[in-house]
Formats: sequence, C-alpha cells, structure tokens
Amino acid sequence: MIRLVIVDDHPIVRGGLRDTFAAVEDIVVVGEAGDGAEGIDRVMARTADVVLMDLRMPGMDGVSATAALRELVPDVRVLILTTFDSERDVLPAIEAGAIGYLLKDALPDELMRAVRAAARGESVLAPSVTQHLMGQVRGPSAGSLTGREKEVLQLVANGSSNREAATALFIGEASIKTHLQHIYDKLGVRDRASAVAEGYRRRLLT
Amino acid sequence: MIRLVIVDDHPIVRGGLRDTFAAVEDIVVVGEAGDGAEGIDRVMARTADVVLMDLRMPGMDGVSATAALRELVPDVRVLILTTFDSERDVLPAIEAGAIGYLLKDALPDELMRAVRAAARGESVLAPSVTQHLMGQVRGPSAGSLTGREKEVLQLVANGSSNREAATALFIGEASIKTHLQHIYDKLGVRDRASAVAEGYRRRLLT
DNA sequence: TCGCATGTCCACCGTTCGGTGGATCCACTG
DNA sequence: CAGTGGATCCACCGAACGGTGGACATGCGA
Repeated sequence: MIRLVIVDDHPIVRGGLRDTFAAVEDIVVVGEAGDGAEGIDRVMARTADVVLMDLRMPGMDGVSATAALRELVPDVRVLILTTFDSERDVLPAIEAGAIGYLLKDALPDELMRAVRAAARGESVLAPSVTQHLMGQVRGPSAGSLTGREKEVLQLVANGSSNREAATALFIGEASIKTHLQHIYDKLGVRDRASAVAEGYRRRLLT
Repeated sequence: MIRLVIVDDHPIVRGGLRDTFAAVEDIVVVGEAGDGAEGIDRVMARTADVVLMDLRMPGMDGVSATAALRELVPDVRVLILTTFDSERDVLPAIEAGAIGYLLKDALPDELMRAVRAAARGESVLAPSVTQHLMGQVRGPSAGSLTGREKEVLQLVANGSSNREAATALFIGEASIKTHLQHIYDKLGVRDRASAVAEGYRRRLLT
C-alpha cells in the first residue's frame, strides 16, 4: 500500500487526483495540502511514501518544499506534477531532490504507474522533461570533461604551472587558462587545487 | 661509439634529437620509434647501447617499455627524456629500471653528457628529479603529515583559500602558509594543486 | 547547412600564492 | 637541561593564478 500526499493549490486538481487514485487499491491518499509548508506538515503527520508536488503555489513553493522534505524525511519520494516543463522549473526541482517530474497532461494511467515507480525509488520523467535534462547535463555540469580538459587537469595535478602545461601540450598559456576555467565550471570549483580534488573523487585522475 | 635509439611520439622531437647527435662523433642514432613497442623492436634489431625514452606516448608507454627492455636486453641503458618531473612519473620510471631521468628543457650539451654517462653505466638525473628522489628516500617520517597539516590539506582540497582555511581553523593566514610549505616539502611538490594530488595518491585525503 | 561542442588564442586586472628567513611557545624526551 | 618536533606568527616580493569577456576555426551531427 502506497501512502500518497497531494500538494497543489487548486482544489479542483486535488479533487481530480483524489478520484483518480480512489480507483486503485494499492495507492491511498493520506493527505492533501494547498501549499508547500502545509504539505510538509501532512507528510510529517502521516508518514507518506510519495508526495505529488505542484511547483507554483502561493506561500512555500514546490522546490523549497521538496528540498525541505528531503532534509526532514529523506525516505519520502517527491514526484513533481506541474504544468510547466521549462528548464527554469525542471532543473531546480531535480536539484532539490525530486525523484520524478510529470506534466499535468499525463494520463491517469501514466500517473499511477509513475507513483508506483516513485515508491520503488525509480525515476520517472515526462518525455519533454527528459530532453531538457539531457540537454542540460550534456552542458555545464556534465561531470565529464573533454579529452583535452582531462589532459590539462592531469598535468595540473602533476604539478605543472599553466606555462608548463602549455609547453607540454604544445599550446598557448591562454588556452590552458581557458581549459581550466571550463574545468572549474564543470566541476563546480574555483581553483586548481579543488579541481584536482574533484578529479580524484570523480575518478577522472589516477 | 655509442649506439642510440630514440623513442618519442613527436616527430619534431625526434628530428631535433637526431640533429643534436649528428653533431658529435661518438654517438650515432641507430633507430627511432614513435611508441614503446616500436622502440623495443628497434633496440632488438640494432643492439643499441642507450635508449632515449619518452614517458607519455600512445600505445605502449615509456615505463612499460623500459621494464620490458630491462627484461629482454639487460645490457641496454634506458635514459628517460620527458617533460614531466612529478613523483608519479619519476618513481615508476626508476623502478622500471631507467638509469637516468632528464627533462626536455635540458641543453644539448647536458643531453650528450648524459648519454655518455648512461653508456658508462652512470646515473644522471635532472636536478628537480633528484629532489623528488631524495624526498622519497628521506624516510617514512617525510611521508607522513602531522594532524594539523592534514587538516590544512583537506581544507585546501575542498577549495579553501589560505584565508578561508585560517578562519576555519581559528589561526592566522601566516600559519596556513607555513603549514603548506611544510606539506610541500614533505610531499615533494611545489604547489597546492599537486599537494592535493599527492594527498589522494597517498590516501591522506578522501 | 546551421548549430553546437571543442579547442585554440588574447588582454586586462586584482588577488592569491609561493619563497625566504626568520621568530616564539610548548610538550616531550634523551 | 638542552634538543627536537610541532604549531603558531610575521614581512616582503615577484610570480602565478582566477575572472571576465570576448574571438575564431574546426568538425560533427541534426
């Protein structure tokens, strides 16, 4: 039995969702809330398994609520259910710890499968969201460095100054600096020392 | 007459070396190769006295080739000629059986003296390499950091500037710098980035 | 064919770092 | 008690680094 909490500021939507889940036996709606803060209360009170979370709400928004829930109740799975699929909405939600992201044009059947998947700890994303995500992950925080960037990082880890690295790779010092800036961006650091540390943690360096 | 084989993946470097040795009468280049495996072939074919070996090459790297040569042709002297002088490069090369270790910024004259020394079975090391080696041999006491030094290194690895590390440890920035100098000495490095790298390699950092 | 990722390069500027050569204090130990 | 090692602090200087905001060429894939 999956205990579900619904957080959405529109009573109509909440009603529709309640009806939808009333039709199945393995999912029971144990709480409803009209904004994020209220939703957190409901989850805390009823030990929910899954939270269906809207993003845009008065009071505490869905992203903040998701992040707060991940702190307070790490076991709970937050499934975003919203109308918008722009990057501006998707990325913060995923970063905040949502396990899935669905759009409100999803069919009831999809919705229920998604809730069951979330309860099992699996990620479910709407197709258009997947695209956004992949496009994003392919970009800045790709975790993976280009071949050239890895070479530069390895040299830096081995004690090369920018100039020495440039000599070793037969390119200009300016290029080394550019590569390093890109490395910093991708690894989320601000200097060569912590870039090297991240390199080891992500097993990019040996 | 010293028979020399040059192993380096950069044709330009090979050309420069060939020219260098063409100017003297007691050294003759009897073979060239672009990677380790090829280099072994050349040595086997021409019974060389000395091999000038680069370390970083596509295919078989210089360390592997050196070790293989020591097995196949124990009489041959392998002289490493590379751009890098970090411990990670130096130590494996020496262990693999290289008789000398020079850096590519060596002057042609130094290079020729080194080749002659190698042919006589003498060791020639670039000054900075000597330092690394001594730092390594200087005993286990030199390998371990004090508790405070480990704290500093960890902070640096996590992206702290000297000032931030000082704040975190409730001490002055000057003390951080002193600790770092001691860390550099002990680890045989010259900057924070490679200190972090060494920290990971020696499992001082996580 | 257009866009995107990649790799290369440049200038300017303020900040930080590394090198050097000290110094003091404390705890431990021969 | 003197010596040793660890931890703290100081000043000075030049070199290196990081931040910013570009620019251009190439090659690959949509």
